[in-house]
Amino acid sequence: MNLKQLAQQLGLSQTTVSRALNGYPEVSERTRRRVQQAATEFAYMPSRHAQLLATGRSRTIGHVVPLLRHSMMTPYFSDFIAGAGEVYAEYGFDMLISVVPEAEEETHYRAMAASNKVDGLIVHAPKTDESRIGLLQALEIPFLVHGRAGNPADGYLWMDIDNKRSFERATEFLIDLGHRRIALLNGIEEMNFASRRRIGYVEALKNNNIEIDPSIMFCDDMIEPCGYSRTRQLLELDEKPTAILTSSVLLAMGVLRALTDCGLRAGSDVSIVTHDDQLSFLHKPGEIPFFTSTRSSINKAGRRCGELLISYIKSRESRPDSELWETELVVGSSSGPAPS
Amino acid sequence: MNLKQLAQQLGLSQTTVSRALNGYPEVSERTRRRVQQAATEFAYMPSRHAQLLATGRSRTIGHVVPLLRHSMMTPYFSDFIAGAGEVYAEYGFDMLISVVPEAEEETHYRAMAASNKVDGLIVHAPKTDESRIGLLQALEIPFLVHGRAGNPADGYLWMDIDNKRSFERATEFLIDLGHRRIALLNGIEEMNFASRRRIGYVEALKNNNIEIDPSIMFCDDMIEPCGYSRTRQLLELDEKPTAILTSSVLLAMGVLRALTDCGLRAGSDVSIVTHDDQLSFLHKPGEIPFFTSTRSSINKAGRRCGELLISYIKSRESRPDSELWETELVVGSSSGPAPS
DNA sequence: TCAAATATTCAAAGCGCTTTGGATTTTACA
DNA sequence: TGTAAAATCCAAAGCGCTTTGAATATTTGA
Repeated sequence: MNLKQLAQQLGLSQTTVSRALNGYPEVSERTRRRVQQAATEFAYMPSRHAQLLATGRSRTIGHVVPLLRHSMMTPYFSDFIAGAGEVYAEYGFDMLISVVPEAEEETHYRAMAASNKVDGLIVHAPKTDESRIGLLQALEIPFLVHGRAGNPADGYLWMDIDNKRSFERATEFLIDLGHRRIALLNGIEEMNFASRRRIGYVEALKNNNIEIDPSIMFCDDMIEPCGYSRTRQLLELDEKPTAILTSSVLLAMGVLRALTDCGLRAGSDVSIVTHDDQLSFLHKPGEIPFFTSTRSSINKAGRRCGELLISYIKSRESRPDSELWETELVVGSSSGPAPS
Repeated sequence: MNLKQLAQQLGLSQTTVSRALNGYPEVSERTRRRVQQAATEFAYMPSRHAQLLATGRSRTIGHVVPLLRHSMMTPYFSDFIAGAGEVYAEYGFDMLISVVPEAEEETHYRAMAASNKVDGLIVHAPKTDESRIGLLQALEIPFLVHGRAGNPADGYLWMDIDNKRSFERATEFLIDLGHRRIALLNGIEEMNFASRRRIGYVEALKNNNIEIDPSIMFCDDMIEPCGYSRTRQLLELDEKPTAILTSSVLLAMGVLRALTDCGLRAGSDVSIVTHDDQLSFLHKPGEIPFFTSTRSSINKAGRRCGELLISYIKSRESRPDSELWETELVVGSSSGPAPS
């Protein structure tokens, strides 16, 4: 059933039916009700494409996932998407995801803009030197960056957590517990969040006159096996770390496994502090967390990003303010005083 | 730049330009080249929506993610999506994801069909008694089920792994190692894959005259904390299991953590065998797996589902054959002979 | 050389919706 | 009661593409 048929059924014009359905004021309440009733009765659904052709807006938000990097972002991605998707559903937006080989990314963004498929885009996993931002600005398509590129991060909309402050605090927390040799298992340095975290970590060490030792600072994919192998490597050093700070619970789990393998206990022999995105599959609501962490829900971030972008799209002129979220320091049992 | 403008530029009709671009034979090679050149020069991109309105096909595949269940599927989802998305990109399809509260699922599927937004759908996480299948059949929209509903699974297209056989083998493997008391940490029984796995497990025990003990069989969300708490629970029993079979590496990680906490070693004190979806964030390519597992890549499953559904869509008449994949039994170091 | 066959191109209709500008009906007020 | 204002409703154009049916140009073969 299409508009024309529905209008015929009702003995009204398409105009009136369309207006009734879309809440325009130029239609009497009585007719509106009659139309709405008929619409549900005949299960009328406007063709999305016709609607979009006519209005020029697609009520769709795009997410471009670079293929090469996806293994890095995949576990975070799903929780983020779940959050954003919920918001989209509430506002009647659709979510378009494209998995694109990194080499074709630019072409793809251009095509996205030209083909009119989306009203806005969310940019994932920004690098410090991020070419996508300039491109999207040039294409004049509304977008939001989850994270930020290098400073200054203005001229575009973003939502980020305060990675630097967060890791500074985590490091200070360990220092306060008496740790002096703290290893850092970070994500790929190219990623903006990773470099910000490193800066926070380094700063805390500096402020406490602790030597910065690059041989206990690593950048890897944030997956369990990397946490494991780096920890094994760290435990072979002459000067073993007494604490390990990681950028992801997945890494932390690898660390834990390695410690266990070597007969060490987390929290007493070696402390672990991690950043925790509160991935849904690692948490049970209400459960007391094992890992001491700086935490911030990536699902909530997804929700907020969705909200911000939609509000931006709706009032093209006024871009909402970007947001910087603080993380929460949660003390679990994976950390403790430095062994003497 | 739209078709009309491009045609004007070239001094040709829209018809000819459209045909040249879409590879129709009624256009001379010389013109085609000229058109293509101009198209790239002016970065012409057909409006997707206009195209779809005109053709009635959307070159888009939908994934409906039920909100309540998403926490269950989220980690698997992202790897699946990544695989499917790659295939879609290769074939020029788009991927539409909707996160929908479970209560609105049916409405949403109907809307999907009526609004013409997608050419086909992928159904995730089928239950044993799955109402969505009948609904989609009635709506006459091509779809593919990742997994299966209850027997007989015909009349629709699906792709599944042989869950029953897989868990039968895993159980037999443990029995061959001398284990007699084998716990099962399974997913929610409602999910079809979980009940099939249970059946396989039970059958293997029966065939070896081992008592089935419901008090060591659990159905939970397949997340780390559940693996942990169930294992703690199991270790309090008088008759502790010597082996634990789990439906997910995430559960297995929880098991491992619990064993460690209790000073037990996996592989010697208690054996762990798990099903392994080869989630990208738990594996490093080339690495020797720690967990003994029945494994099958969910990313590859995503790829294959994408391929099957697209080929189905392209030739509406002939539905491709459904596929049942065997899993691979990979022996790691988390399993060993039963302690005597 | 000319008609028939073939190769190329085009004008126009249509996909299903929104929206403009105008027509018609109802209401309000003198 | 009559008229201006407000409330309803409608016909038709247009969004950018594909595709039908027809027109024109080029080849072919006798």
